[in-house]
Amino acid sequence: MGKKQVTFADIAEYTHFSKTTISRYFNHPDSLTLENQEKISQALEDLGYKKNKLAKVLANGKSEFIGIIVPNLYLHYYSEMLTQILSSYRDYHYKFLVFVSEYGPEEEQQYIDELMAYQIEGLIVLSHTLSSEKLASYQIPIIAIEREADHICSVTTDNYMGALQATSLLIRDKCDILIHINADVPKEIPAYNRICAFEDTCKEHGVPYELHLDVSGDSYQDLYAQMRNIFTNIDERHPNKKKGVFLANDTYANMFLNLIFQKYGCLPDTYELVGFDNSPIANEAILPITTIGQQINVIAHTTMDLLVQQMEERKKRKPTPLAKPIHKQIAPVLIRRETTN
Amino acid sequence: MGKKQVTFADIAEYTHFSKTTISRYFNHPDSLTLENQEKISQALEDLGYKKNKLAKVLANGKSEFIGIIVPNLYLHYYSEMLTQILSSYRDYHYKFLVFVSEYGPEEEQQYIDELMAYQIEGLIVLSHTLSSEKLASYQIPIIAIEREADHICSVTTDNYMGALQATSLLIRDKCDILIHINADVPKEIPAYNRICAFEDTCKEHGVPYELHLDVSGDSYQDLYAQMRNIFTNIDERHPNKKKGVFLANDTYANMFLNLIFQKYGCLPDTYELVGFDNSPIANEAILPITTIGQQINVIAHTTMDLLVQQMEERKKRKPTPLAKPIHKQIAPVLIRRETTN
DNA sequence: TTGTACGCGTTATCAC
DNA sequence: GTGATAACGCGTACAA
Repeated sequence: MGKKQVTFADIAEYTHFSKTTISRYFNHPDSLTLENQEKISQALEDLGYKKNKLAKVLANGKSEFIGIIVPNLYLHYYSEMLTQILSSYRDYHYKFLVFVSEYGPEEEQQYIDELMAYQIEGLIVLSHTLSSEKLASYQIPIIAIEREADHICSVTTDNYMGALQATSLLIRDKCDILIHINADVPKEIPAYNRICAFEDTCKEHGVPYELHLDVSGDSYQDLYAQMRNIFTNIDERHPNKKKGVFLANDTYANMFLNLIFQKYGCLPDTYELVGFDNSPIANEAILPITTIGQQINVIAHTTMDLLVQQMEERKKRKPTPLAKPIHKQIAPVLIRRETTN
Repeated sequence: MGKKQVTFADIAEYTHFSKTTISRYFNHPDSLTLENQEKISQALEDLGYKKNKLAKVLANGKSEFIGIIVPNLYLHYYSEMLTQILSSYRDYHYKFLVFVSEYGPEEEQQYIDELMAYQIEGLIVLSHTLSSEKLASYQIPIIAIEREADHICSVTTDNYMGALQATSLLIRDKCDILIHINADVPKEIPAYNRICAFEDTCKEHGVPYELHLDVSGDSYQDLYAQMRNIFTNIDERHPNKKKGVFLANDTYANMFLNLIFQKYGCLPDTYELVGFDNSPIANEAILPITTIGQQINVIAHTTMDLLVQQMEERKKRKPTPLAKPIHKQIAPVLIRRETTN
């Protein structure tokens, strides 16, 4: 490996101080005279010293590593969340070891074990193949984002509130019938609340509504084909009614909008559309789509806040572990664009 | 920090072997009898041993860390590239420390210094604020992706070939006039070749062409407003000609297509459009857009190949450093969809 | 096949 | 203010 690294020992020899003093230069510089600080600083220059943080970690046990496991980066939601989390380096100086997990629980476990071997101080989980019970057993601070989290801390969009806003808007706009299009979301997933809120709100206002919870498929083409069926069905069955359609995400909403445009060449006033996520496609669609915007930056920030707090607590002499997992909900915001009103 | 970790020393005591033997159990298991392997394996279970890779790194100097610096993850190109690179963990078992650099050279330098302090064995750079000369000075294997790379290795899409394919297609389809829409790309950026190839090919075939290289702006709205001007201009000046439009990326192409649809309610046969990137928007547009697909997986794979090779070389007793940086070009593929033919 | 002794680069403890 | 010394957990000659 060429020549060895320059170490504290070299600096010590060069300056006629001890290794301890060199260490103190970095960690408690005030305990040295200015003159000696200057000498050491000079020596570092002269010898071309480079820090070795791994040695530091081994000695003091603080890796400053945080692990992240994300299911993919294909969805804008995940890539943006990752960006925001990584950006927190500027505030907290934790480093991130990132894994993309797409092949199920075994793979994910292997990743976590690897992360543990690198002495991560905390873990952020966006994937959902491992149960929160299993995750909790690792005994380090963990924050789950937008997933089942009975036994660990979590940060989640307030899905109920978001769907309520969307539904209320469609009702205010005097739609004759409300329609919600979604996948068959399992009840334990936070996003299930979008369905609940839609139904609750419709019932509460006595507005007729329909649920289409059969969207599924592995490719865009699959999804699009199904969406076409749903659209045709709706369009035929309610020809003259004003239809308020709340879609589970902006990708769905964009598909639906495209189908409308291809049939009518415009968005007729018998349709109102609301998506969810505020992903780029909502803006780039043929008409900018009204949507419920997840506050990804707030979620990321809250996550880091929670995590850092627990990691710091853990470094104290007498740590007080959390009695119960903390769960935070972040309110989304309605973004009105051109598919409503 | 609760109770200490279980170490080789503990296992050694428990099994009445020496630490060395425990170490060998992991690194050269064949040198132990099966019986003793079993004993140690049992002891690891009993005591709940967890690896500490940081200690291993300190001892043998191989961190198995690779640093990545990416400008953002907003663009699908970057997030997909990151995904592909991270996925290579399955093949090579290198771990990735990821930084997003958006605030210029000082920030980026700080990140690299931090990465060096964690003893990364290699670096992948997708950002372009630091010169390749500066990067080369760090004396570790570095691969640049799609950026200036005079003094370091690089992997790049064959932009010339891609633009040539796009242009040729439009010529084959008998467009009367060819139009290229792009930002004012600096010559040193690889993507500049797209402009060259477009011009060369048009000239070669004696086809009339126009260049619109004035797209710029900080927001989608800005860009869209400019694209509207360009569209109006083109649409008015060449009313009856068949216009073959090659756009610098799929986002531009989608904007242009939306503008056409909003005016005509369809894509008239006086227009053909080709984008670049094969990003999701090309598929999700009102009409699926013909585009030049960057082979992101191939680029990522080539990058890791190159990097791993150099990192391995560096671990040998007598490393032979590269005489000159290696530059690889990956051919893109034409993806024919519904905006041509 | 197994063990001894030391090194990796830094921090922590205690003494001066 | 400064220094010796012992950790931190693992790898590796070299010896046996």
